[in-house]
Amino acid sequence: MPHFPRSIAHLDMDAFYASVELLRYPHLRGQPVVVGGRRATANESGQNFPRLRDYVGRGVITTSSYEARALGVHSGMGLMKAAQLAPDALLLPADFDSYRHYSRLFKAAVREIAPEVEDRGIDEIYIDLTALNPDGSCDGARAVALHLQQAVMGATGLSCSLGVAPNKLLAKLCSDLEKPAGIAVVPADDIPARIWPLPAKRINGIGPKAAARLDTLGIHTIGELAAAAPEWLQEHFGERYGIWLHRAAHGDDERPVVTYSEPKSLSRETTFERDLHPQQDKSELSGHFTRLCEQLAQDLARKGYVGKTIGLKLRFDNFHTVTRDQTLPAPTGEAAAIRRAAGECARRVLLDRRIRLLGVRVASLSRRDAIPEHTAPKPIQAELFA
DNA sequence: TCTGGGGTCCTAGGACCC
DNA sequence: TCTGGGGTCCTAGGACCC
Repeated sequence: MPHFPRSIAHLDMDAFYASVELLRYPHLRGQPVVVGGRRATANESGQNFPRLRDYVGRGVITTSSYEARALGVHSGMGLMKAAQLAPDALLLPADFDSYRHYSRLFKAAVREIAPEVEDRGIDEIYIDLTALNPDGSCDGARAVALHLQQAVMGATGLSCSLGVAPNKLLAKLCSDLEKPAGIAVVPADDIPARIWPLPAKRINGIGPKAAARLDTLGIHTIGELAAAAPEWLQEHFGERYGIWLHRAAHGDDERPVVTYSEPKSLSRETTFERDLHPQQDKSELSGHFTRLCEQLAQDLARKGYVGKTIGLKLRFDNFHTVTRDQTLPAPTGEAAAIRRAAGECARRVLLDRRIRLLGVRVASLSRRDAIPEHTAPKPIQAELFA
């Protein structure tokens, strides 16, 4: 009996952005380093990066090195807050072109060995290894994982961690177990010993809200969640999410590894350096607005999409966020049309506070080359004779 | 010292059609 | 006049993820 009916791996790059920066600035190794902020503030030599204590602004941490994490500094944390915990940490500006480059390199290295890869963002992937581990053994799974890890290191100089399990949900949990640069192989039999002691919020899909509710209900670990009656979970979390929680805690997950999917929406948004007043800063707001629409139109053109639902997003100074959208008769990719539709959306919002964030979105996408010449509906007979 | 930017999916109500 | 049910599209908000 094989341990793995399917062998699914989750591969997660270790502190990806920070590690890419350390490839470029190896003399910074061993120091607490965080990547974040919005503008390039460092000089070219990399000898004189600013310390966190000198930061002023609204940025958050994108990635912190393991040395910085040891000081309690984690991704998503505001830089101003992080500066209190780690004033001497070095602050490096994010260089997304570079991260995308290394992302392509590591994914290509994996695909040469195992082609069934599902993209989960810039620094992680799922891999279906079933065909590469035909007897479904733990030893076989570990050997393939080690091969992948070495290939990624060879192609990029970067370390990664892998979890191998019977499905994506468990693989994702496992890739964290031996981080950094580790491999965890967890067959279904090991779920009670290795998965159930973990906090419930480690499950991908249990976020801060659900975790807090579980806490108040006395459920802290995955094992406690597994022991809860599914009907009881449904009472507290709804029919669908309740049953999903139950299944997740028992390690049930049948989702396939999806090697390709079309995008559903594209968007651009920006948080201003200071909150802008809808009237007093009208022209400044309008300039940002138009620029976002132009960037979005460029993104659409580059990727070959048009879309017919145009959306606007506003975040006010009290962090309250509203969205409005409008569906056009025909899809568009043009900046002016996007700007016009999003402008109409803006008229449906009461603008009585300063604005912190402005965003524009295009959804209901179709491929630009798939749009027929005549998309306008033909007039009906009655109108022809009216 | 609060809280970036880019996404996906789900829910729920109303419109509209059959 | 009242009574149905199902399906799809649109819109707004929210949870969650990287």
